[in-house]
Amino acid sequence: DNEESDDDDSDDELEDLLNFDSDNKNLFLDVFKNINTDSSKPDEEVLNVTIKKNLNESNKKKNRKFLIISKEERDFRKKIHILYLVCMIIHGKIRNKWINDPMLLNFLLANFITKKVLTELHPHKFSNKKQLNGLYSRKFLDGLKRLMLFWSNIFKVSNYNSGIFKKKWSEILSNDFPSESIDFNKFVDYILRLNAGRDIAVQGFVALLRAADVNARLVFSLQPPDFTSISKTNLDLNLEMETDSLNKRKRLGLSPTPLLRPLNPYLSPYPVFWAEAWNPYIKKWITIDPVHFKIVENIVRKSKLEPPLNDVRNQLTYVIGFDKFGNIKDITRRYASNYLSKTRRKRIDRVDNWSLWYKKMLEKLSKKSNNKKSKLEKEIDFLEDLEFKKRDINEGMPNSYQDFKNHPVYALEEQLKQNEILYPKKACGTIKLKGKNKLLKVYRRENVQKLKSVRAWFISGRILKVGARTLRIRKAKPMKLRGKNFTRDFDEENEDVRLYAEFQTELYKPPPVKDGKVPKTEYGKIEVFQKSMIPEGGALIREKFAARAAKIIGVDYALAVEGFEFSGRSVTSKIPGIVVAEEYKEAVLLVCDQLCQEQIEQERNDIEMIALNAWKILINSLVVEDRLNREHGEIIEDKKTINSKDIMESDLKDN
DNA sequence: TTGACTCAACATCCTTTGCTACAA
DNA sequence: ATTGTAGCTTTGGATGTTGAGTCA
Repeated sequence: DNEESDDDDSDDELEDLLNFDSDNKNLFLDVFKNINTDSSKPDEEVLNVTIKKNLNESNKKKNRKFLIISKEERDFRKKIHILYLVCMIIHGKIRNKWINDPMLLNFLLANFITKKVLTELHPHKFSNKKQLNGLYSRKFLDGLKRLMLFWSNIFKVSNYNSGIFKKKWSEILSNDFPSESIDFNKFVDYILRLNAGRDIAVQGFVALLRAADVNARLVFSLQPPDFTSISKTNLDLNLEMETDSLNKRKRLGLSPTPLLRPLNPYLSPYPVFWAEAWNPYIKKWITIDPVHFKIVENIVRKSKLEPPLNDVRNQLTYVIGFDKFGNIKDITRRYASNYLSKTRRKRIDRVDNWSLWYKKMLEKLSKKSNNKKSKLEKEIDFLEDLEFKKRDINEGMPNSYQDFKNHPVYALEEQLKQNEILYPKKACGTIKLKGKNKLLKVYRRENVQKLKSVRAWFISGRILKVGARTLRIRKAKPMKLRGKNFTRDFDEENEDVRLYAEFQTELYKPPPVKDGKVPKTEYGKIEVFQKSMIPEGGALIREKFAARAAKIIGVDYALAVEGFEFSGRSVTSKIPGIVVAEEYKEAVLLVCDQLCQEQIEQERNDIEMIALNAWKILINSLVVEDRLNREHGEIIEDKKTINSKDIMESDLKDN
């Protein structure tokens, strides 16, 4: 209210204040200065500032129409996501093992595999003279189709409510979705009775293929809850969303039409389990879905089994193949038509450290390590990896602006970061984006160069080549206050920072150690940021007492700076060791060891001394007490106070 | 229906070589 | 008087990323 009655000048001031962050100290000081110097301004003005600011903040919060979960909740979701992956891969592994059961396979072979199917699936074994692989392949596919139709006719997918589907975060911890626990006997029973849920129907089919001696895979598209979703779940909101997605699914069900419409509204019309068979004649995996779409498919561009991106209950993010040898492989690439631009972003291995984890986890769960695989397994692996690489190339450019961001292959100039440039700047194509009339030039990500300052390159162990020209100049940051001292000089350090690309640099070769002398910097230390920065003829010793040991021996050494610590107000160097001349290395290590022993000895002595002192005090006090008692007579003490003499006596008796 | 754009919150990068007091 | 070390304090500003909502 007061604000409106203020004059123009103060209005401007308020405006300024509101445009800046309240943390801006200078501005804060200015306000105080004005208050102190200009007494004509009433005190309320100060209040005004505060109130206005608060109002502004609450307005901002009101503007937010959705709620975001906390950091802890995010971590929790990530953990659940990871846990789900591991559990479900183990689930697949167990089912795959059951499928391999010899009794089950023998039964299927004896009862369901006809001679005709066998001749079709293994044509080279049954034809008299050698024929073209293309012809064999066609027969093989015919055999697959025959077997697939046979299975879909004979197997009744009745219990259609069971099955795996993607859950939302609000549903993860709820008990609304009970699942039947199935052991091996039950599993076999379901298959032999030819009547089960859709997932087991597929698993039975994989068993049938293996019974016919086809190298078949059980394929499982994992449906973990989406860890990239960070919105708060609210029950009312959920109900709304549920009816929404139901309607959506009804519409989705119309095209392309699956032959079986799910009875369970949570189940997507797209499958979670299907099969793959290795076609040895064209050396490719053939996809078979005997339950949902009833197709045999040789995927060229896009699989029919790939659900649309907006299917709430089935997202194709991790597709895992389990082969008859027990190998587990991520084969998402074959089924995700937009792996690089879309699918990748929803996977846990988009984060560097989890990428390694994911790889290792699959390796660990696989039955065989890579070097124990047979020649055939290795060949299949190699050919499949080749296929995946081809699919990467054939995926082509993303077709939306946001998909170009951090795309591993393509880049747009306007999305480059501040320290990135294109070199060589050669477009590899153009694209017209929605809502933009002109064509945008597209570049390869490999032509994007990261720029660093001379100092930053030195820390990566590289120095500028002769004649390198600055590619960009970055404004120096304004001076900062660190502790009580300014770390920078006013005049020198306000210069701009010159930036260079990697191709303008070469490996830094430090000056060698000569006559036992270690070259040092102006601080009397040596910088060893990279392994390559250990000077020739020198050795890095990372031991606790290295510096003291070198001093005792009397050889020249330098403290090795390996990085910096930014904790506290000051910057400190990390010095885990020293550099000495190579010939002294053994001697220094020996002395280090000795010093270590001495320290252990010293610690033991210290403990002993403390114990002895304690005894001394105790005995002294007993002596004094005893003398006092003798000379002045005993004092009858309160029962509560402990008489040390009693303790001593009882101790003696006990022992 | 799709995707560009905006917003706010969060995440990550960049920084790049001590000081003081006091006990032994 | 000299020397060694425990304890201090746990940056912070700029840039980049992201999902959710709006709107054409």
